[in-house]
Formats: sequence, structure tokens, C-alpha cells
Amino acid sequence: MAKKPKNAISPTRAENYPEWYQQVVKAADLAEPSDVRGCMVIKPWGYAIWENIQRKLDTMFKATGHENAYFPLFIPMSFLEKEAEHVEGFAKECAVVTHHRLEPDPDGGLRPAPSAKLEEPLIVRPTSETIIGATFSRWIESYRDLPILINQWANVVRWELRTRMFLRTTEFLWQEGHTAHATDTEAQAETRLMLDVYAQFAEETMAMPVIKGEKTDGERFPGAVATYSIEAMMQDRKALQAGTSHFLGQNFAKAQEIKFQDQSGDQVYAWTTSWGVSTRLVGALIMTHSDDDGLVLPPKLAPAHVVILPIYKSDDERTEVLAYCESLKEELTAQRYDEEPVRVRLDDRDIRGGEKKWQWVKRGVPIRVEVGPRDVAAGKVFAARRDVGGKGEGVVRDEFIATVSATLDEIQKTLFDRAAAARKEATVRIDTLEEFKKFFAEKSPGGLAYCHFVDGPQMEAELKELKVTARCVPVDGEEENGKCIFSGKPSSRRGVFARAY
RNA sequence: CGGGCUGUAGCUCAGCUUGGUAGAGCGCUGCGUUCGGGACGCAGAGGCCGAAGGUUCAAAUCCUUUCAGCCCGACCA
Repeated sequence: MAKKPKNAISPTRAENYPEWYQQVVKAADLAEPSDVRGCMVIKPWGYAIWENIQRKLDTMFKATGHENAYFPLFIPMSFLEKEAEHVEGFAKECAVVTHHRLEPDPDGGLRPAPSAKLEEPLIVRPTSETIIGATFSRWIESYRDLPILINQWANVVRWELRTRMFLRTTEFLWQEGHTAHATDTEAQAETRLMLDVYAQFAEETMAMPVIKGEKTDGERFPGAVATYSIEAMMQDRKALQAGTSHFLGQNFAKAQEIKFQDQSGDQVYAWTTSWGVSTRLVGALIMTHSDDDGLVLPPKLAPAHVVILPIYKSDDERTEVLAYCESLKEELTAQRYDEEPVRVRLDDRDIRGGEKKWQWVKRGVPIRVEVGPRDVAAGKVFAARRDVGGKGEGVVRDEFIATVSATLDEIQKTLFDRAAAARKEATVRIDTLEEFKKFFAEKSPGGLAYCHFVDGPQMEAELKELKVTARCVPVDGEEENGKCIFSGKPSSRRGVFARAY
């Protein structure tokens, strides 16, 4: 007799959070390590979540006037050299292509053919500001060509030395928006608009509360004038940057010669922005909602809203139960949730019921329905919600179908409220360095600290010591006079500080 | 890129100190018993012990080199 562990995931969050995270990724069948160092294979269940994220965001981008396009994976090395800060930021983590042909080597293997060396090396894009900027410079001649609002769904490569599934991998999938505008004001408005889009997506679709804010000097995107981000708090109270929106000023326009003739006939530089979210959002999703039994998915992103598990012994029962399940599936699918048909999966695989049930628990499906001969006879279903745990309860079939959409809504809301409560619980205002150090002490749980500060080397040094980072200055924060806890200088706004991923 | 550790079955690992032609649990396949449940029994498939070289009658085991992974640090829009 095997021992029955109390939880499906070991270790639990409390025992070892980073290891728990890895185990959830594995148990929920989201992704696995690949044959290439630092890269992962995203498995169907994980990719389906990403597809849902993509679909939702893509709709929001289109609704705000953006169009999709696609730019090359390779970028001439010289392009990266054009913007000084940009080089500084990315040069250390670029994959470089130097040859275009292989040939047999003396040891029986292969090697890049010396005769096929590229005149100019290509880098695999770590982001596409430079090549898109170069393209924009050809597209833009007149103020009548502006604004240009482009988005691309793509993969990028950043040669990170230390990787974690979804949170930081060498290659990852993302979306990068790139826009060019005639005026400073318009570009700034675009930057803030997309920040709002991200925040709305995070809170309404991912059920993940976020803080919208501006980054400090140390955390700004290389080459940007201002970087904004949405910051979320994970269950271990560490902050995670979940999306960024950059106001690039005219920095890239000057580097890439993105010029146009304005209404008075003068040649002037355009104002550009860029903004992105990545598969890191899947990591954020995991660490925001999941529990010691595995993944917990917000209904709006779940690949399946409802999973139906038939239970039977004999062939007769099988026929009867399956027919009941098929019609249940059909009627559920006819229901609508979040403006789409309810997504239902009927799992009639021939494996043990208990094991099958736990697989779906670990995968985080919002509602699990078990149907056996007794339910068929009584016209009922046995339903359980993933967000509240427990075994579930018998419900009259038609009633279950009629309320499924409302139940999904309730689950979505419960997840958001729970995450918001956890964040509130971990949020403090701190006014002295002493208190700050205590809050972020070695064994302390930490959290989000709102403090007055003045950006500068003194702050950077203190933060580094404590392994704390300035996350952002909330954009909707109130003006308030105070003193920087690091330097004592006067400050008018509080910033958010936290340990971070 | 520095410091520490580990590479043996699909997975987690034992065996290595004291060299003698490879083990367990889980998973997988088949049969059976159970079953509103992550169950059990029996039978079976599966490994040239990360790679290369060396010592030896004999190497998973000792020596050298190399590659890969993990942890800690540095780095990280």
C-alpha cells in the first residue's frame, strides 16, 4: 500500500518555493527542459495557455489601432552599434551567427566552413528596436505617414547565464510593439496607453493585481527615456515585472534616421515607443494562483474550463455514462463564458480514475465534473471547483449547465481577490532605513515597501546590500512630501521596493 | 565568468572507500484481482555505468583529460 501524500506537489510552497515552482511546471505538464541548454520545450498544455494569452492581447492591440507584422530573426551587427546605451545593455547576451555553411571536419564531425564566413556577423534578435527602426526610416517620409503602430509576435534570444522555466530562458516567446509618432506628447500617450492595456489584461484576464509604475534610472531599458512596467507580487512576496512599455524619445530615431517632413516643411525626428510581454506571464500566472496540489488557472485563460471524468465498471455502464457525458459536454459547450463558448474536455482515457482526477487537479482546470452511473440515474453531476479545493458536491445536471458561466466568473473573481488580499497583507509604508532593513532582513518574509526615495548611487548601494530592488514609482501614486530613507533628501513621491525575480 | 557538487534503466537513486563481466523503487508492457477512485498480485521489456585515454589478467569502481547538469556568487529591458 503506497503512502498517500497530503498534497500532489512536493515540496510545498512553504517548504521550498523555488523547487515547488519547478515541480508545478512539471506536474501540470506545461514545459520541460530541452536538449539545448537554457531553452525549454513548451508542451501542449502550457502552449495552450500562451495561445490564450496571445489571443486576448492581440484583440486588445487591434482594438487600440495596432497591426501585426513580422521582421527578421537576424539583425546585422552594425545595427546594434548605433545606439550606445542599447549596445551596452544587450551586447553581453547576444547569440552571433558567423557562418552560412557547414563542412565535414577531420574528426568525422562537422564544422563551420571557413570559406563560408559572413562578411558581417548577424546577431539573433534580443529585441527588434534597431531593425524595426531601420525599416520605419524607409516607411516614414511625411507627417502624413504617422503614426505607425506595429506589433510583432516573435521569439527572441538572450544568452542568460542562469535560467528558470518561463521566468528566464535563453529563447523565449513574446510580443513587441513598436510605434512612431509625430510628437513627443503623442508618443508618451501611446506608452501610457499600452501600459494601461497590460494592466487591464493582467487584472481582468490573468486575475493578477499589478502596480503600474515608472522605472528608476538603474532599471530603465537601454536607450529609453522612460520605462514603465506592471509589477506583480508572487506568493513568496517577491515582485515580478510582468510587462514593460518604453518611451524612447528621439534616441532611436536619431540613431536610425527616422525623420519626416512636418507641416511647416522641416525635417524632424520621429518619437518612438516599444512595449512587450513574454512567456514570462505564464510563470507569473503559476506563482500568483497555484497551490500545493499544482496549477490553478484563471478561467479566462484555462485551455479547458470544465473537464468531465466518466466513471464506470462494466461495458453497459460505460455506454450509458459516456452517452450522458457526451450530451453534457454538448450542452456545456453551447453555454458562453467571457464572450466565447465554454471549453469542455471529456477525458475517457482508459486509466485509473484516481490518477486521472489528480492529473486534472495538477493541471489546474477550474471545474472538474465526475459522472458515474448513480449520477446518470439521478440526473445529476458531481462537480468540484479547483480554486476552493475539496471533493465537490452533487448538483442537478441542468442546474449545473445553467450556472456554469456564473461559476467560472466567481472563480475568476475569487482568484483575483485572493491575490489582491495577499498583496495587501504584504504591503507596508516604511519611513526609516532602520525599519526598511528590518523588513527585508535575511529571514523576514519581506513584501512590497512603499518608501520615499531619491534615485542615486547611495540608494543603489544600500539596495544591493539588502538584495532589494526599486520596482517602480506608481503612476497613480499621490504627491506627498517626505524624506528619502537612504539620503534624507526631500522627496515628493513614494516608490515600491521589493525583492524581485 | 569564479567557488562547491553531481553524471549508473524513461525518472529518482544505490553500488565506487576494500577492482572480479549491473541493482532497487517509481514509470512502462501483458494477464489477473480490485475500484465513486492517486489500489494490489504475477510475469516481462529496458543500461556497452556522460565521453576519451591510461593502470591492470580484470575498471561503474583507481588515475588523467574532456563534456554536460545542479547549487552559491557575479551578471540580468
